[in-house]
Amino acid sequence: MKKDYIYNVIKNSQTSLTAEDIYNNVSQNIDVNLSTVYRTLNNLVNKNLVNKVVRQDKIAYYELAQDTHKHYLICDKCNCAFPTQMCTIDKIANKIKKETGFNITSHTLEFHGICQNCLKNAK
Amino acid sequence: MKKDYIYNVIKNSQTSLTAEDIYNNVSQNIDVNLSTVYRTLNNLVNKNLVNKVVRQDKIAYYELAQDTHKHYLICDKCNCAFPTQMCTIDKIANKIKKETGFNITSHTLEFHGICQNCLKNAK
DNA sequence: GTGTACTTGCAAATGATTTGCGTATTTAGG
DNA sequence: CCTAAATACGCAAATCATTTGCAAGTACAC
Repeated sequence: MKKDYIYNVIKNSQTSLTAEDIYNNVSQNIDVNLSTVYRTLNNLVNKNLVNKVVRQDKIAYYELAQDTHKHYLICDKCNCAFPTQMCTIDKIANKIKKETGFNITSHTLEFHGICQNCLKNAK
Repeated sequence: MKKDYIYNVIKNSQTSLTAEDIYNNVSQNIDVNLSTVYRTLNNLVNKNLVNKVVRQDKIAYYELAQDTHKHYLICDKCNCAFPTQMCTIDKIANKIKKETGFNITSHTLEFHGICQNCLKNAK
């Protein structure tokens, strides 16, 4: 099934991918329709095999759910994204939980700025 | 100008608003077109008078730029949003800056879960 | 084998947001 | 006050990522 191809692309990727990234990648090997990619992606997300995160650019990015919890440094110039694992949000989340009673189950964190490459090139 | 009406709605709001929220609110008093709202909103964002944040629901939310730095607790059931000012991200950001050289200029943080009301009603 | 349940492709629909374009309205300079 | 250049608007059509309806294809159960 095409589902497996799609899942593998995500599994073998170092970064999070857009539906289009995945479509392009899978298309190199097999015929597949974009809507199939979207449908499959939604299935995988529902089964908690894949995480979906909507970024400020309004595009959804997908990555393996069992990956170590990651957040991205997104360059506003070249739009590249570096993952970082520094995340002390859980502490904050716990504090908020206790103080407000809001039952936090997940969070998204996105850093924006300019990456080293773009900083260099700007000179 | 309608710009002022739009700006005031944002200014007088306790929470961040969508373009549609703003449109509905302004429409109660004066005639205005949705595209005018969007255009004005973009102007205000460019002038740094208003901040725009795209949430996981893929909708842009707007709030006064000079507001104290806020993040929202978003209920996945009723979609309500409570602001919280607990934010120690700047420390993390500085650490990342030093260790990676990525020049972070801003960040977005969004907590998801179930609010107290929905927790109650679920019982 | 026959049915029932997924899986797919294709084309059309969505929904938030943007844009082109022609018309008002504001603002600056004389 | 008066005209020109700059903005602000309204309206309709366009975008673009994503979803959906529908009909055909494929898989697996009994």
